Amino acid sequence: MSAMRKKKSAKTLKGDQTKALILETALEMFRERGYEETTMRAIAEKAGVSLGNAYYYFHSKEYLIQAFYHRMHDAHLAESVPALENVNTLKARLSVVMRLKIDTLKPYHQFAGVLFKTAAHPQSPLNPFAEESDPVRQASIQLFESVVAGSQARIPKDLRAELPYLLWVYHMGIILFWIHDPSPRHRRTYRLIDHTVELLDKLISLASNPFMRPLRKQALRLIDELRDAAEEVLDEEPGD
Amino acid sequence: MSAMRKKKSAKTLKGDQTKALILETALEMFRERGYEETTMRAIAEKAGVSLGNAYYYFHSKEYLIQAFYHRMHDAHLAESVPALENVNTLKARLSVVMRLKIDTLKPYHQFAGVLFKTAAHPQSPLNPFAEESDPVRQASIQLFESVVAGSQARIPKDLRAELPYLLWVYHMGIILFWIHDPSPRHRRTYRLIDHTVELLDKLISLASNPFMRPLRKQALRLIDELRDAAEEVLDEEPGD
DNA sequence: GCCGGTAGTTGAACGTGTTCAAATTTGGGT
DNA sequence: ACCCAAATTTGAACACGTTCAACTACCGGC
Repeated sequence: MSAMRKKKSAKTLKGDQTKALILETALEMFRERGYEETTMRAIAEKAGVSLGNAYYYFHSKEYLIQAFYHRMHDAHLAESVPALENVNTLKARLSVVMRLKIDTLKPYHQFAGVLFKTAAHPQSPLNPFAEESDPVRQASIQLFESVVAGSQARIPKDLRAELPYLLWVYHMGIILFWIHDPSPRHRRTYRLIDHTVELLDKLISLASNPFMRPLRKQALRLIDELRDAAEEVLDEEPGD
Repeated sequence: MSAMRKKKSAKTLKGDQTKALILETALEMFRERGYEETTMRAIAEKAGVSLGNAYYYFHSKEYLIQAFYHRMHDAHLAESVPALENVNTLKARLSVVMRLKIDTLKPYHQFAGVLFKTAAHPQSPLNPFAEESDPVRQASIQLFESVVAGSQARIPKDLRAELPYLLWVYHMGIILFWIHDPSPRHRRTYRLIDHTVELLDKLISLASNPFMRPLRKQALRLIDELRDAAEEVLDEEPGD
């Protein structure tokens, strides 16, 4: 037990290398051939490792998607930060971020289908509400926080607090649409972004009106409830 | 060719019987053991047919879910019609129908997880927007049409036309929540129905206000666009 | 009452994701 | 230099969904 501490720094190196190699190979094959069509055996072979070795680093094929999530968020963030620099209205900022999201995901359109297939499954580790994707989700919500923070929009505190989360949910909806969007160059998705961003902007203004306070409060209470419920799924066994 | 016509009436009998037997067995096992845990081999064995025979009637395991959809809708409809008889407000009618939906699905809670897993997959025949589930979806929307029609609510024509579809989408959302709801007796889902129905009722009133006309028009245009896009997915190959 | 063809049925075989016990490599402690 | 335990790697084996060529049962036409 005393021998375990120092190892970590060096020991993980070899493993990390293999892990990265497998992931790289997998994503490349997913991009080119799609998810279902890419077998674990093919990934292992192309990466020059054994089948069992791939499973040593990725508990299942689905876990490769988990890594994909992470990769995509990093890329999206890296593009968004500079792009937001001189943009000040909430509407424009949201538009920029949403468009960049689709730009980032574009090469993986075919592959992305399974993303939601598995994401919607309660027992899946890929469920966006599930524990294991939590860091990515938090980081993603953080980005929308900065979208709001960098704007001069005047928004009541209660709504302001929930807004980043709500925008994240909205962005998941757009991705869902994009996945199903067969139009050339995903023109339709970009158009949808334009229209929904405009509508959202108006809705936020409307909801910020003092006249709307009771309805807004009710809606926010509901959203809180939904959020709590989503988080609880992680902890307990079903109580049927 | 001339000999084919008369056969149908009698010929299909044997087949229908086997098909029903397999489906019955499958649903029973899904209810008791869950979907993933029930193998096609086990279904075939319990039904007393060969493995290949099961595939003769259901192209794939997923097609059994398709049959499940149909079954559930029929049951839900049969319960809803009498229950709606003396209920007149939109709010109450919607509440009744939504609660009955969950009541109907209850025995299949565990199994229902895969429902959305596969339903969200663009290429899946179970996609609720896909061709093959179309009759069930139409029938389901029809039920919400009658929910609205039987109420005395005054709703502008444009919204009125979309409302059944919107309520169907809403009901899909509630089911998604229910699937993830681990609370005892699904108390949480019923509470969510109460709250959302109330909120929806208010929103419909608000949206019906003449003052809201421009925003309502914009929102409805957006919804139309979404609907068109969803239907187009069926026809064309992706245009990447 | 036999024939032909269609509907129904069979089980073996394939490819896949996943598991696992065993073999090998690695790197620090002596 | 050697040892040992942990980390890594291997390939065979398993269970499952799915396919398919062959077989059987049925039924109308002669």
